[in-house]
Amino acid sequence: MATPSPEVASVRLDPAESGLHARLLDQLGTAVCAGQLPPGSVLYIDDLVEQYAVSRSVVREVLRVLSSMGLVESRRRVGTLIRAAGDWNVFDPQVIRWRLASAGRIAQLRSITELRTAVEPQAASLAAHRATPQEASELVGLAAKMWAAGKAGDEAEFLRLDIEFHRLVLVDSGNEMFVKLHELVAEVLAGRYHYDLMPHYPHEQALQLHADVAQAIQRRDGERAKTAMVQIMEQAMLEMSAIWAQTGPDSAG
Amino acid sequence: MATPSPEVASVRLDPAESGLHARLLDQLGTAVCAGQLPPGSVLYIDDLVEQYAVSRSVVREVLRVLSSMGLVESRRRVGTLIRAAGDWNVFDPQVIRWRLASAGRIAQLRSITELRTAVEPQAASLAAHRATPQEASELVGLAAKMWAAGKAGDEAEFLRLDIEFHRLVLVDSGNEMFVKLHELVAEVLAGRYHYDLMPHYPHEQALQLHADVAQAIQRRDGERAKTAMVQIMEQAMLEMSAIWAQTGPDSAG
DNA sequence: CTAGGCCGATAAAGCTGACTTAAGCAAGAC
DNA sequence: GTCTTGCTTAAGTCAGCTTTATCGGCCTAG
Repeated sequence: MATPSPEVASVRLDPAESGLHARLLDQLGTAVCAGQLPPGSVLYIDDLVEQYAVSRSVVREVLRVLSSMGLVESRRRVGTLIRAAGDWNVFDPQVIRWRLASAGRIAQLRSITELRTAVEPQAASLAAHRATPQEASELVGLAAKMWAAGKAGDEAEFLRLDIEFHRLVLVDSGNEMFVKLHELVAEVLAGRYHYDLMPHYPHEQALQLHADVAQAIQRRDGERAKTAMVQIMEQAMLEMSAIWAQTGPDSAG
Repeated sequence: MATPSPEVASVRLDPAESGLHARLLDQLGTAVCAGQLPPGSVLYIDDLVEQYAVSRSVVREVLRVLSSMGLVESRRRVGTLIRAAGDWNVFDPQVIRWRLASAGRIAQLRSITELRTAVEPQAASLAAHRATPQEASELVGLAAKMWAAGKAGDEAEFLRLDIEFHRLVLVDSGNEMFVKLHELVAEVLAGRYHYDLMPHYPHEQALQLHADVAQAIQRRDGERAKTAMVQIMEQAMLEMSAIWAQTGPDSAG
């Protein structure tokens, strides 16, 4: 496309997003998710004011947001406590991004991949019942483009199409929560590319399976759509497991 | 009920949670999710300061939190805009609670129920592989108690055990995100009871299926655990659909 | 008559310092 | 030994202020 697309216009959550609030939020969020601030340790507003050279307002607003994400908990006369990982809102896109950037990357990837394994086949099945002919056609077209990009070895284009394909399936499922899940999946797909935690070359079989899903949805065959999607997920899971076994069994716990 | 149950001690997110911040957050969040503040409409900090008789700090911190939930968006020189429902973090427990309390209740219930339908069978399958003998035994015990409560017609007790059973399956799946999902499911189960959107009496077959799931997990039979859980989900979906058709096809869109 | 840049009004963003509240802790009373 | 009292402390709340980005109208140049 000729459009430069300066901003995706969806959610601007970049670190240096031109604002003290966003910057501090990102720094503290990253520190907590990375374990640099272990659970139980305490933060003090006045310290943060000094450390980061920002005003009380900024610090307080950031702590409020972190609190709503379950990362910290403010108590009078005590300070602001870092909470255990089990208390975090692991479905918050911000939290996912921070975790993908931390050492807990592998655990985050596995969790979301397992979630995908559960959700996407169901979504494919629902989409087969609910998608309009136009939507189904678009899916078939996308699968065809994926095939072409895969054959041509265009990794970047394949990744883009792959994300879009799975997004459309979730959208066509007609479930708002599945749609929202696409956001998280996109983080993972982008993350696995960025962090080299995934084989970039698409397998021959994966290309065929995407085409199968699209075709099954178009023909309103929920069972076949689901089965094909299950196979896509199983294959993705196998590939990622293989990579994890090599690169880092460190933070697998 | 005779039990006063002053605090569940898990997460204190009650409306009048002794704090201006929590109270205003709840009021605004409820108003947005209920559609009283339609997307595109604008809030002004100074107006809110007057209306709710609180200080700027409180208003700004609340708006920051709502912003992190995707409910609003602050723009200089414009004000604070209410965002469309599609932008909301529908996985945030707060947002779910607000939506369950609004007219969009049915849509929320259906979304989460579909999500459960996808996730819980997968969780049962994973639990069959990962649960320790102790965990499996506890599940079998719970299923037995559910049977007893169901036969005795003790609705409140059955609901409590039902929530605990599904929570344990998700915990035993070993996936942190599945565990977190239990929180949302508990909201729904409590909500369906509270809002009378669900038949309270447990079916004979449901009792048997819960026992089947527990037994399959104990015997490490992932496939059978998954199949039984699928049936539980299908039955729950059918029952809820029936109720929705009667009570309110209003906000089904 | 249109395109593009200039400028002022406006509302959020951010800063400051003081006061209030309540949770924790320790000393003292029973 | 237990209970109460009161002090300490850090978050909570407030009010007023300065700064900054942006929108929308206006004006000029093509």
